[in-house]
Amino acid sequence: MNLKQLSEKLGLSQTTVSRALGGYPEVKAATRERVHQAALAYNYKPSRRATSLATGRSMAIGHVIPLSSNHEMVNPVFADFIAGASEVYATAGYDMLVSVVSDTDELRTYRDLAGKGTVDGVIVHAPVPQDTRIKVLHDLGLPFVVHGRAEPQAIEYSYVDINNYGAFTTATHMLLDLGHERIGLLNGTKGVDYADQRERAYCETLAARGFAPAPDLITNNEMTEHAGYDGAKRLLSAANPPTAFLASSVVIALGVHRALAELGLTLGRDISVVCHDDALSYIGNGGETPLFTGTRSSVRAAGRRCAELLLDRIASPTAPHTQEIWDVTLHMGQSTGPAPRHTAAQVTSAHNT
Amino acid sequence: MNLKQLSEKLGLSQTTVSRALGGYPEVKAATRERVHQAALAYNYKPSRRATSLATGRSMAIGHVIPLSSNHEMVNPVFADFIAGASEVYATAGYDMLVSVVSDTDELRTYRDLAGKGTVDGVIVHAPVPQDTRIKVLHDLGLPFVVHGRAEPQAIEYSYVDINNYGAFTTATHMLLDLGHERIGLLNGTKGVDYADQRERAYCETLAARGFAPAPDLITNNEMTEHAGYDGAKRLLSAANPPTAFLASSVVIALGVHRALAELGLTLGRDISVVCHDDALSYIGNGGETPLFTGTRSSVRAAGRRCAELLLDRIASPTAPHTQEIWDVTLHMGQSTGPAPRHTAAQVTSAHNT
DNA sequence: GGCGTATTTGAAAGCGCTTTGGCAAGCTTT
DNA sequence: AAAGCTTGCCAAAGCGCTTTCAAATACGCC
Repeated sequence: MNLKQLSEKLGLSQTTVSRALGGYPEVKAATRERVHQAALAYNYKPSRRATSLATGRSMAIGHVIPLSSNHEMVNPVFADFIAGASEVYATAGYDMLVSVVSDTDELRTYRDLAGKGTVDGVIVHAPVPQDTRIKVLHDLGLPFVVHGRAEPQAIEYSYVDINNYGAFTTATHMLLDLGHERIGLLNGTKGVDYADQRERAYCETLAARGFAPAPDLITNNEMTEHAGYDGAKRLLSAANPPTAFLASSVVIALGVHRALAELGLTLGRDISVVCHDDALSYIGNGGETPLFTGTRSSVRAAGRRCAELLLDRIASPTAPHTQEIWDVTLHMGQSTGPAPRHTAAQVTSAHNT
Repeated sequence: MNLKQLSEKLGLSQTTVSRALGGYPEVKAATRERVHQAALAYNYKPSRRATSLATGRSMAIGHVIPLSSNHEMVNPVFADFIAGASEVYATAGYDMLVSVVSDTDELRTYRDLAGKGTVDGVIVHAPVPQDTRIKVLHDLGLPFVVHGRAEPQAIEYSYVDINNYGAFTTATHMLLDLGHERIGLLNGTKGVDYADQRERAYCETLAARGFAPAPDLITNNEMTEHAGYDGAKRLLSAANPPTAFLASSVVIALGVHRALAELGLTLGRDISVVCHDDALSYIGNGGETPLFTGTRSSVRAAGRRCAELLLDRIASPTAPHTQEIWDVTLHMGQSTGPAPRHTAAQVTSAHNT
């Protein structure tokens, strides 16, 4: 059933039916009601294809998910981010178009989406400093919102970010307050903004408190369970092992936890762990007393907010940009305690004898 | 730049330009070349909106991801599945449309997608026995492929599934062979096909070997780390605790691992764990000797295959249906060993004294 | 040179909607 | 009673492509 057929059944013009359904005011209330009834009865749904051609809007938002090209790995936070964004799109009548592309193909994908007019806007994920995508999108005239930041940028843009610097400053201070002096940083890949912010916070806080950050205590890797396990194992087997870890995600922290179990070390006693928690639905570090002490911020909520801002931008493209930096708070869990008098290495060797 | 403008620049008709770009044979090679050059030079990309209205195909595939309505949780396997599917769509020129909807809204979403013609086909996730979605999609005439099975069904349909029954039969036999007699099953939510298959395999294998499956050794839950932790903790603190666990996913197994660490039990010695591994990219149970012994099957590969089958169906809707059941093999890891002479409970209490 | 057959190009009719510009009727105002 | 407003509706012109049908040109052959 299309508009023409429906309007013939009703003995009305296509114009009137379209307007009645579209909620335009110049239709008599009785007529509108009759049209709605008929649309329901005949199960008429306006064709998205025709509507978007006529209006020039595609009513779809693009999410280009970068697949890290060297490891072919998809970041687990996307699932939750997308779930949040999808909620917002659904209520606004937008569709969500997802393409998972090797990060080398990302710019081409944007150009394609803009050129073909497949989407009305996009969300930019995992920005890097001086991200070229921002300039490209700006030049293409495709509305976008960035999840995270990509400073410095000559171009004004909207973003939603968490205060990564603040979060890791707080976390580092807390570990130092507990007496930990050698703290390992298990971070994401270098070059991504949030990872850099976190490293900077860690280094500068250590320096401010009179400790020289040791480069050998920092690892950069994909944020996987395995990376956490490997990193912890490696750092703990070094000559002068850390007594605490700062982990960039709960997934990494779980890997640390496994490494500790294997080494016979107890989390929160022999080794403390603080991590950032994206509140992913299937990891569940929540509850009364969470397993891991850490800063927490729902990536799902960020997805929602980014989506809202993007729809706003599409509705009013000339409005001033919105830039939100969410503060995150530290939640105490069971993974932190005072620095042990003996180092982990000593504990380990004691175990082994 | 649109087709009209481009054709004027070239001094050709829209027809010829369209045909040249579309690869139709009735265009002189020289003309075709000239058109391609111009398209490149002016960065012309045919409007997806107009193309799909004209052809009647939207060149998009829908993935409706059910959000379990009680827990608002998104299953982590989707990220990988989608990554796999997206690869296939990209090379075929299709877009992927994702909607995350509360499972109660799923049917409405399908009706909408079909009615508005937003997509040319959909993938059905996490089928349940006698799944109503299959009949609805069939009646709507919207091509679909199911990831998993939903038997019994009056309707013929295409699917890709793994041999869940076989996998858990093998796994149960292996644990029995190691001498484990009390085996806990940490499963997904009841009613989803794969969870039911796995439970049936577990029960029937136990029965075949002369053991009565104890209902108190089975837990059904979302497949989260927390659920694994809780389940293991609960079963292990019972009067007659299991010496081994069968876990429906690596995420659950990680939760078990954490519970064991907390109870001072060693994985693979005090307690054995076998799990099914979807080869999720961020869990990484791979490597030389994987952490967890288990059956493995890449959900990413399943995503690819489902996408291929769906595109085939769209291309030839009357072709016979394809039904694939992938056999999965058991990979030995570090999480299994012979049943201990003392039960876990005894070990635990020995620890506590 | 003329006819039949390929080869190559074009004009125009959709696809199913939105939206502009009227138009007719019913009201109000002077 | 004439003029001006509203109100409620419609005809038709797009939106930017694809595709049918027809026409023009080139080629082969007697």
